[in-house]
Amino acid sequence: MASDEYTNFAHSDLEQFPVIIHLDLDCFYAQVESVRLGLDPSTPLCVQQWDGVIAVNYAAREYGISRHERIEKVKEKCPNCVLVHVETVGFPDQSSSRENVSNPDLLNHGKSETKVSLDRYREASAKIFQLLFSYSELCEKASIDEAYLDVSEQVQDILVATRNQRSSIGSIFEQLSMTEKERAYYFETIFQPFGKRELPLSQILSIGCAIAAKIRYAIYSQFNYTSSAGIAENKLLAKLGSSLNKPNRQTLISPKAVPFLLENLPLKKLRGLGGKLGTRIEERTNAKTAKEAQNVTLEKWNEIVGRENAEWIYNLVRGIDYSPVNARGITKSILAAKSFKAECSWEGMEKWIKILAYELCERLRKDETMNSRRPINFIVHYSSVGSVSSSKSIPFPNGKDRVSSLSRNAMKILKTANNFCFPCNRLSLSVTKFLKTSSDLGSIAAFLKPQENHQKLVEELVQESSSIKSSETTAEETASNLQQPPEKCKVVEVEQREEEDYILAQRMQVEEWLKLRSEGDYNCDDRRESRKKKRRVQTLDHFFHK
DNA sequence: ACGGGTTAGACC
DNA sequence: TGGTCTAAC
Repeated sequence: MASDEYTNFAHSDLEQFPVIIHLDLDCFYAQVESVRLGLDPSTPLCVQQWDGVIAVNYAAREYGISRHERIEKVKEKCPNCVLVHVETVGFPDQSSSRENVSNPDLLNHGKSETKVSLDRYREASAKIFQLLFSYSELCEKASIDEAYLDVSEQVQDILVATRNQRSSIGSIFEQLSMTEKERAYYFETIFQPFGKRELPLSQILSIGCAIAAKIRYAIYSQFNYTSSAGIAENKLLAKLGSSLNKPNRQTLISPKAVPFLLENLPLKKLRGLGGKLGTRIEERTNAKTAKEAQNVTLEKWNEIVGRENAEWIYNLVRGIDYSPVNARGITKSILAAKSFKAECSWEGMEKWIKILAYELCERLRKDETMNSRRPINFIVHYSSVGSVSSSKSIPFPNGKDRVSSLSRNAMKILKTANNFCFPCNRLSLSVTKFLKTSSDLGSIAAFLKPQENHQKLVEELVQESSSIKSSETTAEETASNLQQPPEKCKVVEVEQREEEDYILAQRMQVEEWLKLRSEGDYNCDDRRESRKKKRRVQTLDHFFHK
């Protein structure tokens, strides 16, 4: 049915076909440490947090080491593995660490007196995102090491500029003024075959691949970090693609390959279905893979997940995803948390509150120089062993000494809370809701200047306590060359199969996309607006009831 | 292996 | 609005 229609539609609308890149840094924390210490990527390295590891580089994975492994096990499996503990802040307690003097890690990283700080990775991340924004303002920070980029505009420009050369790959390279090395990244792309009808589409996505290659090469040459990317027509498929050929490779997901991709894809791999919802769906439908879940009717989805989510899921299991890339670069909240076995004294609570307040204030200070904003909401979250979890918020206190001001207020909240009880399990201080302070001038330079000495800051900020400090490992400068030789493009076999359902749905997606574009600020951040739009986009009854 | 620190968003 | 809950990395 759709053959001619689809062809026509392809030629008239392809120039505005969405091109989304999902970019994912490979084992990010491990890479940050490896590069910082000037190690070769072939050196096995794990990032340690207390007794476990939270990141494992690819060299260490060869030894069968995985995340969440005990340190003991890691040493067993790979005695030479470099273990780098995450930074910590707190009051090192001399008496309890005496016995561990032989082990500097334990001395500096006592779980009972310090908390983890992920600042080093946040800063590395911030620099990468700065770079990403220069490639597309439509860049969404999905996590500390993941981003979605909507490069549709750029792709369209290239397409128009190279039209008289029939958008050959050579002309695309030229238009993007790609160097040899950038081209090498492009040629490493893992493609899936296209159907004939999809040829124009393949060009579109290929241009996205060229841009992804440029970006990944830039990240590598500037920071020595390798990354993986997925290039596709929507966020869902792009995300799937980036994980397909890790590390250090990019994967193009062609529409034709989607049925194949979904065939054996565990339902829970789909974004949003990794938790309880996914489990519930498995129970109610017996579907284990995305493909199997395609047999579930819209009515049945209605029953299982409700009216609002039914269409979303119906689309999701078909690889269809209307969600726009939100231009969102900076965080909306900042949180410092610590969990412990069982803290039973007010003295203990005060100690942790001071540590958390200190860390939070440090981060707020940086945030303010970088983003010209101040928080106006302050939240204290506490939970006790009997799973009593609660939080209280107040307007952000504006004291002269921010650390003690936050500490005092947090203490007051705990003492006056009617549901707070010992022993306490977990404590967090956070801020949300920011107000702009001034214009943005000089913010980036301020952020990039070298960190001041933690120890000094501590003495200035917290006089009453002698020894909050941050552990440090020496950093050395190295520029090791981890570029790997290009491989041949792999080709994935795809069965010939009926695609009408998919193509039709895809067409709907593009039409919705074009509509959103013509309405202007489709990526606006206003919640109510975007929710309204989302609903409109997802109301496709006339199509799905057919 | 559900562990520890973060973020975001939905819901009432 | 505030607070709780879920999900993701």
